Amino acid sequence: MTTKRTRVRFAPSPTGLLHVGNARTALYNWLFARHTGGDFLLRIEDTDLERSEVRYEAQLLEDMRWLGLDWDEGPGQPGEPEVGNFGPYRQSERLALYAEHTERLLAEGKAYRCFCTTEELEIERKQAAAEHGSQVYSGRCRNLLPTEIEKNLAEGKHFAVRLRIEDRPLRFHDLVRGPVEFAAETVSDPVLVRSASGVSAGIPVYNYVVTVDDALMEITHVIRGDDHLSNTPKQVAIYEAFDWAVPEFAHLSTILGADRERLSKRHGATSIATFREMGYLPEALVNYLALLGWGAEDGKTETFTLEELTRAFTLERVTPSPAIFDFEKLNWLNRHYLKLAAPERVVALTWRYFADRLPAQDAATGAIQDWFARLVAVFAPYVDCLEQLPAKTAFVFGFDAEAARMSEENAEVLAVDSAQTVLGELAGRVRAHTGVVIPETFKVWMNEIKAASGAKGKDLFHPVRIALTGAHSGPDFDKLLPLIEGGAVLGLGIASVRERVERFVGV
RNA sequence: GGCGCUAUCGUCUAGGGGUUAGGACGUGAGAUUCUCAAUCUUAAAACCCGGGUUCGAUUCCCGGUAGCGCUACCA
Repeated sequence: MTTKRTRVRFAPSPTGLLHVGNARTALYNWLFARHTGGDFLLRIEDTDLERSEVRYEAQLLEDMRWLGLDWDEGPGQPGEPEVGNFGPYRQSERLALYAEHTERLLAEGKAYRCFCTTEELEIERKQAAAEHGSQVYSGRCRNLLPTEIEKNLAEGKHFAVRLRIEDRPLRFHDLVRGPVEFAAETVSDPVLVRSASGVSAGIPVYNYVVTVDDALMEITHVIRGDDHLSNTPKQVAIYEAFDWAVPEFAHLSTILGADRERLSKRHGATSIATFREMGYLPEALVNYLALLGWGAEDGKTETFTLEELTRAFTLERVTPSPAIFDFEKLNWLNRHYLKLAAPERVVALTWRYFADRLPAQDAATGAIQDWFARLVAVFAPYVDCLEQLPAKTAFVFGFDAEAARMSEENAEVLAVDSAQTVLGELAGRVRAHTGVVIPETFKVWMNEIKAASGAKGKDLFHPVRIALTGAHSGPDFDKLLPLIEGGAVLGLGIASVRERVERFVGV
């Protein structure tokens, strides 16, 4: 038995930035295609002429590439030709195709012209609501006589095209939810093509074009958000009207914010572009999104490369229930991948956050590059995403002795009896020392200071740490000293150990 | 209002007619460290409610409740 090659599509509207919810849909489509050895197509749904923008389409393609989701068919970069034999892949370029199909439906009596005005329909709707019934079209224009139609057309009346729904249940199969059935009367005759009033005159509606496109592009599995679940019976009716095979569906649950409301901008970062700007790694985002609504067969594995996901992913294991986006878990995965990432890559990604501290990476001296690489290596384990690095390392670049003294937390440490002795001993050694302070020297000092002051442990180290960094927590001195002393000679305005101690202890 | 979808720790999930209901994030404790982060160990933490089927339901069925979606000549 031969099975048909699977073909799936991701069909976003270029009306804004790629949102994590849509990115997950794209990912699941891609994984399914790659897992089954099928085709992954990208189709741009730009029939909303007022909101669609070219820059969003370009951004979209870029975000997809960044995530590592390549497509077999779809638009190329602006100015470049599209790839695939089922195009065009922008709906705005397919209008003639839809018109042909509408003619066919009309000719076969599967669709009909509806001359009802918006006002008339509004009245019907209100009445239905008052009677607690479902708000469906009455079917008033369903059976107009040919003479009436002629008359209306002759009078120049505007009309919409409606699909004639047969009176039988509309059924389809959903890989995530099982069989789904809708009664015909809950669907009513849907509009396929808008009437000639307004800007969208004669433009076919979404549910219609999406079905025509999916059928013509021979899509075998429609994987999309579950906000389309209630639209599906209408689409099934369209497939049936054309006598087309109804594809398999897989409706993915909604991604919610912590308040159980649909995830939106007010929950914080939600677009792929924003996460990238914040310094999240694509592999972390991909891994997290994969886990949001899908689980490995062993129920335990949490980290996956794209290749591993491709092997493991099946739609049968996708969860039907809505999922709350958990930034903490994303952070954990990002920290995980930050540790695995090649150091040079992390450095290159981090450089942009230090634009006001450092020269551009390609303009920086080798010494600065080396030093910055060490800085990143030391501090990367402290952050959720790269964007947090400047704040974490701020004390290296600008040491504020005044703030260090005034801080409440520090005051507590400095108020301990031995603290001033410790600082005095430290200052004496620093002043007497010439050249760079290396960790070995520092270690000797600390032992001497320990003996001289009687302070040990926190009482010994905390005051010193404050004098050097302004805080009583941070990386090991072994790592910190080379960073400070190494940074001080780079002409970046970084204070040396000596300058720090002088500033902190002096007057 | 109508229709549909969903319901296991705080969160993401595994599981499934009899289980000590498993894993991960987060949280608490401990180890390590001068400290913080990291790391390791460890603890607490869940089957929405009510009926039915059954010797036995968290699991299957029905109802309720709640959340979400659709209910447009938006996509």
